[in-house]
Amino acid sequence: MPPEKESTVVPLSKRKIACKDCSLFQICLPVGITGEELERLEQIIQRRRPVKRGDHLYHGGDSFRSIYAVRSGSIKSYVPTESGNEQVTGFHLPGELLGLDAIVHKTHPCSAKALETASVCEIPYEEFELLSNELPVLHRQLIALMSKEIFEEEIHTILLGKKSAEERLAAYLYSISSRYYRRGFSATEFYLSMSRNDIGNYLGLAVETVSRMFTRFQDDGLLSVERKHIVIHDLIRLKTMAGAVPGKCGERFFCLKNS
Amino acid sequence: MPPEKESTVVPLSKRKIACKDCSLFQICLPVGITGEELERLEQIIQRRRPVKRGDHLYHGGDSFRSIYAVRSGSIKSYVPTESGNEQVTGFHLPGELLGLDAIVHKTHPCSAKALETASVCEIPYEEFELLSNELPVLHRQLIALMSKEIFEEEIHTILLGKKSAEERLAAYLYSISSRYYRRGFSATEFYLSMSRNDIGNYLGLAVETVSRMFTRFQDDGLLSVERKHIVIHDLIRLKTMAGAVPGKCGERFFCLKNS
DNA sequence: TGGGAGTAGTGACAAATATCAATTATATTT
DNA sequence: AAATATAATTGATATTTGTCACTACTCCCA
Repeated sequence: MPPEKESTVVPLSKRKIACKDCSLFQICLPVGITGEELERLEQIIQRRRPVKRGDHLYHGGDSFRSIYAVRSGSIKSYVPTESGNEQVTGFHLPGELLGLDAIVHKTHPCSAKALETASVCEIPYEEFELLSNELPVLHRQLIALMSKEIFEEEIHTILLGKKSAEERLAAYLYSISSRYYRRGFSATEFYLSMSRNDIGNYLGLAVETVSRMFTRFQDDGLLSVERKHIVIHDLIRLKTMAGAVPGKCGERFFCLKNS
Repeated sequence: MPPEKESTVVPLSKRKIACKDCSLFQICLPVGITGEELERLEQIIQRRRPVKRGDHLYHGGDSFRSIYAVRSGSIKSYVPTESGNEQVTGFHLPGELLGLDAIVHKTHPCSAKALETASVCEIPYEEFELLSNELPVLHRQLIALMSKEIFEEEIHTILLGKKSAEERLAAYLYSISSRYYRRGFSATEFYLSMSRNDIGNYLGLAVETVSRMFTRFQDDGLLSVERKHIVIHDLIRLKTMAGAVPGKCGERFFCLKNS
C-alpha cells in the first residue's frame, strides 16, 4: 500500500475524466454542447471518489446542493417511511440523473444509496444554475431530462395502477434490459444489482411474489435466472408480456383512436 | 345570437385578464416576477376560450406546442391504453400546470380532458423558452414546478405501492382538501368534479371499492358524502388515516433516524 | 318531460396477492 | 473456515380487493 501522503497528493477526485471522453457523453449530454461551453461545464462538475455498496449519496431531509449523474454502478432512490420501512422510488443506472426531486424545496425528499460500488459525477446546483443563465442549452437539457422523468413516473404509475404481478416484473426486466442496451451492454444478459426485496418494493409486490414470478418465467422458458444473473431467451415475448406502455409505436403513438 | 362577425371582432381570447390581476398569481408565479418582465410574459400567454366539460386540451400523441395553466375548473390527465381503457395520471386544479411531460419527446404522452367547464391559460412553449433565455427567473420557476411534479409523482408512487384502499382514499381526499384550501376555498367542504370511476382509476382501485370506502368513512363519522358533495368532519383524522407522506414534519423531514 | 345512458351503491363470490412458516442458498464476519 | 446473518425460494393459508350481478339514482337531451 502506498504511503498515506501519496494518495492525498493525488486524490481520486482530482483525476478527472473529461465529459468528452466519457462513454456516457451521448446519454448524459445529448444536446450539442461543445468546445468552450463544455469546458466551462466541466469546471463545475466534481467527480466524487467511488461510493461503496451501501453508502449514501444523500439522505431524505438533507438540504439540497447538487444533482448527480451516475457514471458506473447503480444507485437506489427510496423514501424512508415512518414505520421504518421504505418505498423504493427508482433505480439509477449509468448515464442517469438523480436528485431532481429536491430542487423545489431545496431538500432531498428521498435517500440515495449505492447498490454496488459506483462512481458518480456531482453537479453543484447553484453553480450549474449560474452557468445555465449564460448557456441556455444547459437549461434546455435539464428541462428535457426533468420532463423525461415526469414521463417515466407516469409509466410507473400505469404499472402500479393497472398491471398484474406478471406484467410488472416483465415490464421491469424489459426496462432494465433496454437501459443497459442503450448504454452498449447486452440486452439479454445482465446482473441485477438490486435485491428481490428492492424489486418487490419498487413494483408494489411482496418479495415472495417476485420470486414466484421469476420461477414462472424460467419454467416458461422466457429466461434463465440464477440469483442476480439473468439471461433473457425471448425479449419479444417479454415485451409483449409487459403490456401496453404509452409511447411511440413505430412512428405513431398508440390508441389515438380510443381517446 | 349576435351576428358571427361581432363575435369574431371581440373573441374571448382577446379579453385578457392580466396575470397580476389573477387570483392565482401567487400560486402560478410565486417567484418575484414584476413590471416589465411580467408584461412580456403576458404578451405570450394566451387565454383560451373556456373549455366545456368533456372537451380535450390535447390528445395523447398530439405534437407538443404549449403548456397550460388551469385558471378555473378542473382537468383530468390520462393515458389511453391499448385495450381501450385509460389510466388517469392526474387531476389539475386552478393554479396548476399541465403538459410538462410532453417537453422531452415534443409529443403529449397523455390526453387532457375538462371534468367541468374550465378556463385555461395557454403558454406557447417555444416563445416561453425564448423569453426564458432573457429572463432567467422564468427558467427557475419552470424548473421548480417540474421538480415539484416529480416530487408529487413520488408521493403517488408510495400511495400506489404501499397503501391500502382506505389509506389511498383518505390521502386523496386530504390532498384535494389541501389544494382547495391553498387556493382560498374551504378545506372541509367541496365538490368533487371527477367521477368515482376516475378516482378509482387514479388510485388503482375498483369503483366499487371506492364506493365502499366512502360508505365506511361516512359510517365512521369521518365525513358526509352525497354524490360529489363532500363535507369533512374530522380533517385531522383524515390526515392520520392517509398515513405517512414524505415531507416536512414541523421543520424536519421525518425518519432521518431510520435511513 | 320522459326515457335512456351513465353514475353510484350494495351484496355475493372469486381471484390475486400478501402473509406466515419453514428450508436452503449465499454473503459477511470473525 | 466456521459461524452467523441475510437473501431467496417454496408451500400453505389468509386477506384484501376485484369481478359480477342487480338496483337505484340523476342528469342530460331529444
